Amino acid sequence: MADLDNRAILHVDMDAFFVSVELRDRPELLNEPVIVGFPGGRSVVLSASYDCRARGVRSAMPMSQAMALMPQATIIEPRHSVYTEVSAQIMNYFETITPLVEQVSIDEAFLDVTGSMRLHGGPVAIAHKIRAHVAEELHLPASVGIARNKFVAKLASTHAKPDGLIVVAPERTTEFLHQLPVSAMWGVGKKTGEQLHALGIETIEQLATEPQSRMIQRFGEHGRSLHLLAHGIDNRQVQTTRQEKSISAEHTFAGDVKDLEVLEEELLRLGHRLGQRLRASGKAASGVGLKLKYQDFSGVTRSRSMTVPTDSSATISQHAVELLRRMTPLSQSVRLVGVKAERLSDPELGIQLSLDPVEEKTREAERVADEISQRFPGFGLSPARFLRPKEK
DNA sequence: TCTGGGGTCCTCCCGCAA
DNA sequence: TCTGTTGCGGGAGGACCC
Repeated sequence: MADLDNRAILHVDMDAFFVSVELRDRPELLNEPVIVGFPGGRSVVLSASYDCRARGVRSAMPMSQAMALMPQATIIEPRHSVYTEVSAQIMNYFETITPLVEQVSIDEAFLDVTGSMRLHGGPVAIAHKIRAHVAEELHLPASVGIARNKFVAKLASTHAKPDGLIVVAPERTTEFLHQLPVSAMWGVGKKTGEQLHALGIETIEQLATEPQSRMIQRFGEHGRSLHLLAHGIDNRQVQTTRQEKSISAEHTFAGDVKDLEVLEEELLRLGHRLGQRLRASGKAASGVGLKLKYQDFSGVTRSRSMTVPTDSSATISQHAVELLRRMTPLSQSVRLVGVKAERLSDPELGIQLSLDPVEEKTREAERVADEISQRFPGFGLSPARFLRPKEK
């Protein structure tokens, strides 16, 4: 194949990842319509088999709607720990091909194979090899896009689905891009799509022929980058490491809640989960954020900084509860609460945690509880308040 | 139809300090 | 001392992604 302008980027995307893992483990459901997600309540579709998609079922669609569209579908509850494990196996395999692997999400990654070709063959040979390995060893389908940059490779893999491979050679980039709608671009979601539509721009070709100044005037820096992408220009490198900037946990109630006690209890639970994750990853947070989504779907966020970074569940929960109390009385019932730990740092690299003896004791107790949870899964310790019946 | 959960990045606004 | 400007950081919200 043609030299990809000195760079060869692969975008590997697993097809209907959660569904594919479930079908692999439950072959009796092969050729049956399958949806992964929690049935009923206020949950949404996490992943749907291609026959469901053909009938209009989409990710993030309310489960009730999906079940109305596809009543005969088998609903499978997600097993995130299994998906995470399979994902790690896939990513580890990618690293045997090239050290330049950027994991974008649980089921997709960019690989810069520019320097791997002498060992593994050209990009197309490498893509075949990857697809064959994933199919034979893990029994999962994957689609691959090959191009000279990340943007075009990503669009190519989307186009290759399901279970396909598309190469976009540099001289074919314009032709490939121009056939696509602007909504196919990364960075063009509902809002930007509507604004582009209002300007009469429906395709990437139309966007490319607009004066860049008009895009900058309308969308700022975002407009500049969209215009460059429409011309197939994307100089972003494959990033092998990424620093986590925040972690969050949220919960949507089965029914809307106005009882402050119930809300605070949920904040304790979420803070507990966040603290566990922080301690497990050896991180501490310098900021805590609270998020509320009201009955009418409007949302508010509040946040505060802490002078001393913390990884304590109790401290995080306490800040979240205080932020909530500052917002009372609440204007309406609450649908969702979330807690975020932000501005993460690495205390082992010299960030000083609190020296307050009370907080130090609490942290020590939390560490012991973490150890017990690890050694005896299912018998982990948690604050006594969690033992009370949960909200309905 | 009735909308999850977990992230990132960007923009705007405001208060503060120089 | 007062006013205006500028830069910065924090807080809030929005858009986007899977």
